[in-house]
Amino acid sequence: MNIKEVAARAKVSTATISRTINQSESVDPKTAQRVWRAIRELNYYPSSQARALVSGRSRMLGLIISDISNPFFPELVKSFDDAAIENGYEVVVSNTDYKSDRMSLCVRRMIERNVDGVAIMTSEIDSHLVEELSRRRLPMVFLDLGKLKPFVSNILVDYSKGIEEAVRHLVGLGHQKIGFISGPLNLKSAHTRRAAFLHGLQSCGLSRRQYMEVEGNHRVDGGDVAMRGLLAYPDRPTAVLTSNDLTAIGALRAITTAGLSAPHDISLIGFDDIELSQYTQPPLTTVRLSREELGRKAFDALFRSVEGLTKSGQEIGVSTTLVLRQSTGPAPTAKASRRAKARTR
Amino acid sequence: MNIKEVAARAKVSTATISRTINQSESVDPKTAQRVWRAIRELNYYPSSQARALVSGRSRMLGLIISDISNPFFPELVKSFDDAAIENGYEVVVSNTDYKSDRMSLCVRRMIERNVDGVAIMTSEIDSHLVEELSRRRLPMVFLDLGKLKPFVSNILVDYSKGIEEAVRHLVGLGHQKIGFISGPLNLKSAHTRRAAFLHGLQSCGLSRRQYMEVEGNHRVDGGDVAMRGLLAYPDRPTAVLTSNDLTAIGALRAITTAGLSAPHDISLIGFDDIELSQYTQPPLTTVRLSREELGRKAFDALFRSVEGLTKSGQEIGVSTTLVLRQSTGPAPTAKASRRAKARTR
DNA sequence: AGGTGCAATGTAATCGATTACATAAAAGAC
DNA sequence: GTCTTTTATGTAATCGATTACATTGCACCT
Repeated sequence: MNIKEVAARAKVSTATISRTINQSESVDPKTAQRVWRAIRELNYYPSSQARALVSGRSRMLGLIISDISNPFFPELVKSFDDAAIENGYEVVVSNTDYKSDRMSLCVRRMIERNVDGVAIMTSEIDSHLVEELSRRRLPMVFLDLGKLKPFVSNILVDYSKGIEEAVRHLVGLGHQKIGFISGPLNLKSAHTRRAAFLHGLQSCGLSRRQYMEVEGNHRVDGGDVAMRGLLAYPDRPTAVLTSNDLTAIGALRAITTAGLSAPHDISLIGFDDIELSQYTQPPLTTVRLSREELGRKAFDALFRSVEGLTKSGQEIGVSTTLVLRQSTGPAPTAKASRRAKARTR
Repeated sequence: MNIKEVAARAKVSTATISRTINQSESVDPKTAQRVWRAIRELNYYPSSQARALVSGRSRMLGLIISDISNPFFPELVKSFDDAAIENGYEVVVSNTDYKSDRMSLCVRRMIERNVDGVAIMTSEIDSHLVEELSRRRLPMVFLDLGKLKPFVSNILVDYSKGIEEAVRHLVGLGHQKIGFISGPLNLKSAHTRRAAFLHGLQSCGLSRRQYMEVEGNHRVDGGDVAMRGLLAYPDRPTAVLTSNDLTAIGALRAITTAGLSAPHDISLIGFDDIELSQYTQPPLTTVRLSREELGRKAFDALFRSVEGLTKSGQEIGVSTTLVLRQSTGPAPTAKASRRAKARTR
């Protein structure tokens, strides 16, 4: 079922078939009709491999993520993929599993498969590998990486905006002692979020003395453990921000398990706004980072590079916003707070 | 950076390069060493398109799912993908978005990309399209589809086992009136689950009179609405099973909102055991259908067909098991039940 | 009628690998 | 030393498309 068979059936040369399919130039309408009929009758689909080989463009894009079963990523993948399909591209997704050594496998596969561009949405980046891609002039998009180069774009997330809104919200509710559960601090993205939090505190006039911090792991269990840690402080915070929603969900569990309740005894704010956050008990106030937007913008940037619309790398901004739900409330009065503390002993 | 450049650098012909890479036949160890050095020095990766073209095998497998942002799928994708990578295959994932017309796009893309086999893990199947794939002798794997053919395997989920365990568990706790929140009944998979539930009731000696059923949509909002519906019954159930976990999470919310609590006033059992179910409040008792197993078995079946190890289609079983957590408990006594009902008014 | 121009189609090279077949060189047989 | 066998390597066809260039044929002009 190749182009020759179609050519034979339509009684024309393969060149005419190709021209008809690609709507190019001058093909007699009558011939075109014959060709289309032959195509339909034979259920012919042109082989994209052969096309890729001769054109030098595979119309495939790589998308490298950490782990598809981390709820942060599916939506990102989906919107990237949707945008790609709309524009006639295919997407090859690859997981690093958070390990930088698996990253080299991913890159290798991308090169072998001849993708036209790669979106690297993880932090496990090996500059060595990036150079390899760069040398091949493969357009790339990164998430939160500093340097722009020709063919290398960057999506810059404005963590500060949303986090500052969150801190202001808490301060407005009377909270003075605010805790933070970070992500694993060997991760760059976790660092960036933490920095944005500290910055937010400062710009709200809260000194660093008044906050306490525990390291989580961006997963539910880590949030649980970390929150227990915070609750054990003699002078525990009345509000807690977390580095992502899964952590907040774990924290919520620790709060409930300790016989306390959010937002009555302690206010809680997550980060990301994964779908699930609407369905926790209580629904989680969180800082939204739109993965839909992330995916689409990543594709757009790549698309522009791949199609040669921009040769130089671009910087694309993505914002964050506070989403108010029911896990935050007024700071407990000193008396109420003492009572609650007694209860947990 | 093609095979010719490598050949030039290693001062041999392209044939020798190819032979060296493919470990085939007799290549002088010294020559091989020279070749490998050239490959390393040039950072050469063979183009899989060219390879595919000449070999007729792309070493890519298609995986068609409904929607990657439905938490049922990511784990399935992950394990399928992991298994594929391990065996040197690439995976192309495609979403139907629950629409059968998008299915034809998926199939078209699979054919164009020349995949060596397709796993179709959705219910939106168009027999017309399947035939198209069948005609091309493309190995396929389906989920819960009846008919085996040459090159067509089928994964058969034993819903009954887990669901029967669930019903027995409830009956053992003294529940007599058991409700069911189904999935959207135009979906085949929703039907199958419902049928398994009815069957479970029967085999526990409960008549169909003693249960009530509401239709959900396999999403959280549907579970919420459906549970409100069940709670409004004058003679409401003391335990409820749901067609998937998202539905159960919605139901849980409705229960809490109504001022009731699980498992004290009402016991709740989900289906699927998505990761989240461990983290609800209370953690959800649910029937586990292992997506990890599903993904791996789908790959294995496909792999065997693709590699020509089996010509005929196979039937692969996947089981389900009850996972006990804290959303189920003893049926409330009549008095307690009356009191709770009063509270909700 | 003969020449010019353009539209429609065909011929064949090309992309980057694999592989059947050919050939050269080395080893072994006698 | 010649002939056969074996081993290592090279030559060129091939996969299925695209496309530069060549060719055909018809319309139009003078």
